[in-house]
Amino acid sequence: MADVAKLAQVSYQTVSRVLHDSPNVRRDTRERILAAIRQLDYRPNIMAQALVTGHSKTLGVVSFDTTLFGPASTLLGIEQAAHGVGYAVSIASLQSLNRPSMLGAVHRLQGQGVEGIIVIAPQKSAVDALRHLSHRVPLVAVEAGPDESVPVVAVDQFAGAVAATRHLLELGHRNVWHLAGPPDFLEAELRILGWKSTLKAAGIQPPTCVRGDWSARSGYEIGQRLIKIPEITAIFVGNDQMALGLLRLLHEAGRDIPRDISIVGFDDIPEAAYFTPPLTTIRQDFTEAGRRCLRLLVGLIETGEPSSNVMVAPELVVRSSTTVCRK
Amino acid sequence: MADVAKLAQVSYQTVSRVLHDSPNVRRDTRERILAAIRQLDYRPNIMAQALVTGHSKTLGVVSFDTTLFGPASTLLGIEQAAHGVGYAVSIASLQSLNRPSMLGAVHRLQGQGVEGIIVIAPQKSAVDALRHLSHRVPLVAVEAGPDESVPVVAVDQFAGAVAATRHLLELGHRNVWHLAGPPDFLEAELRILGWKSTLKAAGIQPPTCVRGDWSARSGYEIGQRLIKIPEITAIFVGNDQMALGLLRLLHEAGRDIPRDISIVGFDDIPEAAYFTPPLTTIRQDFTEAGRRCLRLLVGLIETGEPSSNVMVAPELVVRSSTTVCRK
DNA sequence: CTGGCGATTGTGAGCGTTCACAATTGTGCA
DNA sequence: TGCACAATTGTGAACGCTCACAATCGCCAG
Repeated sequence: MADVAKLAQVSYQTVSRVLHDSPNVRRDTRERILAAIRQLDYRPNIMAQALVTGHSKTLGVVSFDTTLFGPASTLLGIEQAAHGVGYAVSIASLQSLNRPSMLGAVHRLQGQGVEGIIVIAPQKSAVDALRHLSHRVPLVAVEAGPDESVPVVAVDQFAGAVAATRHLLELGHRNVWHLAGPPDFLEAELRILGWKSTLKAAGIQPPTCVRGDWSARSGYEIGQRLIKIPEITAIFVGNDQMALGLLRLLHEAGRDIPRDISIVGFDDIPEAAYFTPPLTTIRQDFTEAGRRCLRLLVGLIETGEPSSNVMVAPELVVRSSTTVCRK
Repeated sequence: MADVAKLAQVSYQTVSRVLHDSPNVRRDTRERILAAIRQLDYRPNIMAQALVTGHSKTLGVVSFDTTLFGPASTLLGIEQAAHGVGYAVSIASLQSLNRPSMLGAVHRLQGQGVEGIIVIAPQKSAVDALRHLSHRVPLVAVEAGPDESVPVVAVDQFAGAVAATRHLLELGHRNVWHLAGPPDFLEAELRILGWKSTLKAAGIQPPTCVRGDWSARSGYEIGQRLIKIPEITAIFVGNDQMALGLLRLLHEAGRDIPRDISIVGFDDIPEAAYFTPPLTTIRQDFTEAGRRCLRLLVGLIETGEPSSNVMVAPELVVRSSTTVCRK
């Protein structure tokens, strides 16, 4: 900066003023400085700025498995929105879901001087871990269920499950089963709740709910049990991957989808439209959730405004894996 | 730091020594300082450290679409390896593949003070853009093809294509087509090369190669053209998503896979084992590529050692979408 | 022509570290 | 007992910037 000042024949302070385009700089001085900056290809040292202002303009994101479509999309939304408001995004991935791992990741980010943290880890155990950490920096969580200890942005899982179940009911199905995700996932629980309450509201006693682990494999394996239950005419599956596995099992077992059994998935991953048959599912706008999350966090950082939880609405996408009940 | 020093009755320099566990500090002094640090819950200010040392201990990753399985896995590998060697990872995503977008992303990261950059963008246009930027910081690219201007870590696409094609040849197929990815992708070109050369080596004239855009949709659409060509007995598809779309089309068209046509995919995404039928494919270890990439970059940063390109070996995974040719 | 005022520019200090020394303490041995 | 030398600790400066204030400039009215 001193070099620029010398070249432009001004003091370093004036250079700083130009950099922050403060108003009180004369036209020609500003241009002289700008020229000097260009000539020397000068870039301000962000570390020095951060040191003196105390703002690193960096956010941290901790997530469990960004290999999955949902978290990856959320991360994308966060990054783009952060870029838009001038924040950098630093990532930390969780090796496992226990408390030490979570604390480690959060501390690591804090050690990097982030000004706020977003947690993408919809597991109960992860949310629990969040409660036990020092609140040095603002923190918001994605899909962490309604939780009083941490502000949360989430897709409305309950509403999504209601939409899925209602869709099947409207097609005349009365025997609507639910293949849910693992118990540790808050989303899984909320979807079960939505499914159950919709059935009850229709005067139907919900059958036992079966559980997979979100993987296509588990959908396949649990399908083997489900096909032995002849009265089932529709299954609301907790995510598209499990639906894929289930679809394959049903196909192998000679069942025709949707004639014999209707299937609804959840997520609307890009491949869902190309399953056999194309999957009726609930679209979650993960990217939008990421964006909202970022907005919430930046609000928290810059104005310290009290956080209100945010809900993103899911959407039913009807394709060919559901049809009217023939029984 | 001054507070810690005061509490421990030493100078700030000694505190600094303890922080960097330099040898010449007396046992009890060190412990006194450590105690003070704990008592005050003191954490060193990383920005100040970075300012004075000139090392931010931060790496940048620019990528095009981390929503896809490959890039997401690579990112994961990078992050984990970076964590292992004490670097933070800051991300920047590309809005589009043109030069301004790439330069913007790289400059943004440089502005954040990263010490090195990894680019995950296997498109020709992206690699071209890389050539036109100031080499302020070391940069390495993933899957950027053999390129002399930038060090590259890549899965051996050529070898993968050879393995896929050879597998089909060994099953007796003579009419092995290739549904390739879009021309801008270096990987697509390398796979075409591997496919062609393997066929030629077997004395077979390669048929025209058709192209999709990696999406399941394009696999489906191009499949509509391919089923009109009766002599085809095997198709090597450029990625698993396109294979999914193709599988669906073939199923709809009443073709039996693999009896009528054998299909080999590429990538081995987690769902591939649950396609109908389970997909024979080429596994790419994206995570390992990410790890290697990071190692290369850190080598470049810390020792400035000349970079040698790195190849990761792919692996053929045989499932049920391929079988012996019956024609 | 001069005081006064707003517009512009410059100065000193400090952000929290590390570096290169200088100063102090302790130890072994003659 | 005292001295050399190693081990330990302290001091001043610097990293590159922003803040709060002080100084200067130009211009107008009195």
